[in-house]
Amino acid sequence: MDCKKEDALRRGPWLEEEDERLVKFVTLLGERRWDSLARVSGLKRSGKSCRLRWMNYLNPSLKCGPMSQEEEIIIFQLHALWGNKWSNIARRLPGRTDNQIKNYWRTHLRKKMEAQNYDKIIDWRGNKGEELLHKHKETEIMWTRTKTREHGFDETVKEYKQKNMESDKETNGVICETERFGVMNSPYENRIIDWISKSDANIFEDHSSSSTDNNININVGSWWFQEIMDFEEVSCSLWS
DNA sequence: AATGGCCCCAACCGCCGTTTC
DNA sequence: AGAAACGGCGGTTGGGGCCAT
Repeated sequence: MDCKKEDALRRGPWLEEEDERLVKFVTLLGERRWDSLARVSGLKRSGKSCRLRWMNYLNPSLKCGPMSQEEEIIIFQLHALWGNKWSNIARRLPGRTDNQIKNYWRTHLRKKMEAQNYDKIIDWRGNKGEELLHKHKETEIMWTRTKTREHGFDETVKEYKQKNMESDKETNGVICETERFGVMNSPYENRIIDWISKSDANIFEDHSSSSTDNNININVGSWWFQEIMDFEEVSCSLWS
């Protein structure tokens, strides 16, 4: 009698040797085609299960240890804006997974939120909010610096534009809702939204016409950035 | 020491959008 | 163009560990 393939698949907690094998094959084949990877590796696991194990546990870029107070506040703030968009929130917390954040919210923050005065925690007029804004700014600068070095200016601009417009336009829509409940909008979001509305579809376009290697003109809607040596300065201009 | 209740989190499930053939 | 495969996401579950009694 033929058995269904699924019957042969293992479920439940992963063994150490399974982890080792998975790490080996992900290193070899990359983080994609999980079904093929599962087959080729000989692991009696579904591709989905392999992906999940890697993404949520084995990936070396994951951050271990408890959530910091700063991370906690970011989760509070972003959850207020986006709701249960765990993957979106996770993107703003390097090294943390959507699953981690989801679990953390359910076990820690939800109770806290119910117990405490929520508005006080996410009020960006407080010092903590300003501190976090600076942290976020630093993260953005590091990102643009690395990307520019690795992929060049054009690719970085394209990616930056997409990255921020997608998540923050979405944020823009939710803010109207949250404001009704007295939730403060962060200076960061205000600035991004303002920036997007001014720039619309023209962000970073037209820089080639009169640019040189070290001197490029960048059109952001009605604004022009001149003599910009490094892309990070464009990013900086958002915050200053 | 035994046990029951609670908490935490890894893993699973089902759905849906995207990509590939 | 359409079907199948794949990947991502949010919700849920179950088992292990901790703690109070």
